[in-house]
Amino acid sequence: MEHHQALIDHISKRVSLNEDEIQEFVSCFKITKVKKRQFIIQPDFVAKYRNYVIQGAFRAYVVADEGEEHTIQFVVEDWWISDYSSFIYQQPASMFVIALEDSIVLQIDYESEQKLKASNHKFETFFRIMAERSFAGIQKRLISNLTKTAEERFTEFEQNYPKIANRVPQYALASFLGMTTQYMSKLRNTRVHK
Amino acid sequence: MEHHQALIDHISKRVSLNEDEIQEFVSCFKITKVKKRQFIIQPDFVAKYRNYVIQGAFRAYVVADEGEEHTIQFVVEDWWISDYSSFIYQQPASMFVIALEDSIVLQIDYESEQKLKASNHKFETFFRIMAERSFAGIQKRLISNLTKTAEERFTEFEQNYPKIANRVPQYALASFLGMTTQYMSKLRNTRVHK
DNA sequence: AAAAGAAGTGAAACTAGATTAACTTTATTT
DNA sequence: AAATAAAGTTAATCTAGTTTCACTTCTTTT
Repeated sequence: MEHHQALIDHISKRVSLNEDEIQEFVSCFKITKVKKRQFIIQPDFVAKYRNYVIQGAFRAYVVADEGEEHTIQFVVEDWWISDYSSFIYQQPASMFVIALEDSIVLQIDYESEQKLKASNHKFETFFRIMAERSFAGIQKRLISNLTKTAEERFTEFEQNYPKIANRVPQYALASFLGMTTQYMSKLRNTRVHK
Repeated sequence: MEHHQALIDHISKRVSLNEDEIQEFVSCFKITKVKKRQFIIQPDFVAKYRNYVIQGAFRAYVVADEGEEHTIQFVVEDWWISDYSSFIYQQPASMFVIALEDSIVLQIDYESEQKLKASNHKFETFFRIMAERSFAGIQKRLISNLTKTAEERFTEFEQNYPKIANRVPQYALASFLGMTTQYMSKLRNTRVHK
């Protein structure tokens, strides 16, 4: 049960639950160890789980027509990862989600989550808050992509998420920020020397 | 009450409510007429309302450093509009939302929505479903921006949303798709003549 | 209905960022 | 500890899309 404490703290920050409710909630999750380079979501398979990261790091990405990878999301400890379109509609995924490090996640499957939400108003509230904030976050990123240059996006990411910038491979970060690795390398090095 | 029917149909498609619940829900909304070019959200003011469009069309946009407008969303009949980051966190908005036509909306204020969600599990479910689907939709757009050329985005928008493409000003559409009006004009005309 | 302003077009010049390719460094496998 | 593969760098060349600007058409105001 030790691994569940982080998840308990996580949900307790967003809704207030009593001891029984906490037990009901965490009992729906199963712990899974994931090795570096292992996929937890793949295109054409339905995303069965929503995953809460206890330890480690993941990367969600899509592969475009000519084979280029585009990173959609990075996730580290204390956040969630899935292919949400696939998960909420229970339709085949379009993303890969791969472990960037040996990791530990807590997984809840679709049916269990549906039951949780139906059984208790507070669980429904928790998932509503998550979805709302995820929307706000991704919209901020869309606006950044529409309004900023590659250099601005890179500089701001480094300032806002220095830990993640140093933890993930550069090709993954470049594709997250919408540029090539070569260009990002150039940005990094022209900046450093001046 | 005639204007409320569209909203009743809208929510009834997503959760099943009895007559009393329907009344409770719609009674939280007030009808507002909005003239073309009128703003319903402005930067630095907190977005007080979530707006359901009965009639008309709106455009949400941000203004970047050098004054360029970037369209974040178009909304027509039977959908919702606000600055959601501002609305959910009740913090100052960063967007403008302007009426593209004379319009009619149903508005719910933040406190009423909070009370609705707290009072009835089904209302909470409705807003959770909305947030989840909005997330899936905006993520699809982010992926499209990362993976497609300007020409592909333009062509696909015209195919997927022909009504909207013909209803909104071209400068607004170009800025939604992340290109200049001049370039969109070129795309349109090179395509037509071949 | 004339005047003024806003939206849209077309074309030339320009540039941010991509592509290609050769090389170096760092990780992984045997 | 070699061998191999993967990740990152540097630089030259290229191009999708921007910028600037002059012109036209459509819309709003008087």
